Amino acid sequence: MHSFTEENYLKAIYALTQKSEGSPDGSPVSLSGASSDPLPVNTNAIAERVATKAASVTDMLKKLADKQLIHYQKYQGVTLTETGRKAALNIIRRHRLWEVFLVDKLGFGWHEVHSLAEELEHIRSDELIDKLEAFLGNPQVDPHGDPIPDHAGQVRHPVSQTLSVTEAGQTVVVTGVLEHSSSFLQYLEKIGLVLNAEVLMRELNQFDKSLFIRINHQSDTFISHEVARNVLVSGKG
Amino acid sequence: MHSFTEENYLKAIYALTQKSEGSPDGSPVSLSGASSDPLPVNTNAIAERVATKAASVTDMLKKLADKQLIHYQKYQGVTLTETGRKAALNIIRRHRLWEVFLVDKLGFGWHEVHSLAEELEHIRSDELIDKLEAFLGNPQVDPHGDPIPDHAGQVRHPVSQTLSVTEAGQTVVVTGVLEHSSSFLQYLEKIGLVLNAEVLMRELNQFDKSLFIRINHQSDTFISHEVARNVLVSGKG
DNA sequence: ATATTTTTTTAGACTAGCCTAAAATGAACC
DNA sequence: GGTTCATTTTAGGCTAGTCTAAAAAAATAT
Repeated sequence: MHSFTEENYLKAIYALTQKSEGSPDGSPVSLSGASSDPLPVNTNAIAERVATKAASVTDMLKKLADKQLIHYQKYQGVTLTETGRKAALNIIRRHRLWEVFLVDKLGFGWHEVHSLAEELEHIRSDELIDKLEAFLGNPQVDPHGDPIPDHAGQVRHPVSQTLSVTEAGQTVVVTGVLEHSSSFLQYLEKIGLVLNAEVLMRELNQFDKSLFIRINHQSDTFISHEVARNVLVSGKG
Repeated sequence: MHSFTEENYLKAIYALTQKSEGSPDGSPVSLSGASSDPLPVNTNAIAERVATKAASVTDMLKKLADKQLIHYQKYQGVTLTETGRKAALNIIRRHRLWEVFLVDKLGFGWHEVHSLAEELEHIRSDELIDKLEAFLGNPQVDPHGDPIPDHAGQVRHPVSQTLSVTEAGQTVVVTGVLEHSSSFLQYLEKIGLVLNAEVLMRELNQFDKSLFIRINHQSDTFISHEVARNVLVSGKG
């Protein structure tokens, strides 16, 4: 099959493809994958994501194109073929299931699991992953609220919006985050803005768009617009 | 730290060192690691174990010697340094804990887990392994009865003997196996000669040393000497 | 429309780990 | 002690993936 390194490139290309979609203002979207042909991904963007140089990326792109995993024409960027997309989603499936394992079973914090899952995800055994999935109780999302693709590469993107576009008086539930950095996740945990937390939007400051919210009927908290636009929520119930 | 490949060499050298110890006839031994300087391991033996050529082994031995993981002098074979031995035991610790996970939690058979554990063992995170160990309930042995080294590289080799040297009338408990091939393990499982099974030695055939045993007070079974000398047991209670 | 800047690709070189073929060493036998 | 044989090491070369520097193409600005 594909090497460790090839898998990382596929994952990077997939992630960059996704990034170029979605609504810029945070309003409700169901990224159901039904979106038409994605924009081609740049060599430099891939280089940054896999922490290497553009020249190395070009080499790998040729290799992936030979293997029919990407559509590639010199200087024109790349998109995944259907085979490549399935492969990428399979890696993401493995990654997210391991994250659930690390958090739910081993007791890691949601900010600690990314890099471990990046290693675990490269163990290619469908039997292992299927058994792991069953053992975890067939979870639908990972600890950050990101959906877990199924066998066939189907992803159920839950409909959600960012906390920043919620209106005063509304009550919503945290369903995910857009930013995955460790420091951000640790901050959210500290203020209790974790997955499934209930948020009552009390006040929206017109000037800087900062928010005054009540979390789980208890703690009144100020959060910045920057934070709010990286937290995904959906209507209660 | 050490690469994936280096780890496999260390593991191979450790295993070959162990193999050259132990009693040849199957009588009780507590391989408590207290044995003096082990015999040096040959280049060819390592080559066979890591499925490569002797020339490649020589290359790697130089590298491991540079890193102070082995004692190496040209044409004289190698032994592990204390650092190397600790590293090897740490890999084995990871391997065996993952095996317990695969069997106890995911429901794999004891004959299926070796190769998956060979991949999982290379994820180097003490925190991961310690949490996994706790999650598994601090097991002392893996699904084949092999002891799990602790943090510090201590291995508690349980005192045991092979089933082939048990005397008629004795009742013993299966504590492990010496042969780990998938077909052997599947055979043992089929006849119920699994870990912790209670075995009453009924008759020992003088001619071919085959045995007639009763397993768990139920099934009377014939097994060959070849099988018996690969099953480890200890006195009941 | 041309010049400049940015992006991407090519060219050539490096490392880890592997290989084959040949040379060196050690062991075994007379 | 010398010859033969097996084992081990050296020498030189291969691939995957990386790098730097330079060339080529595309995008941008004038």
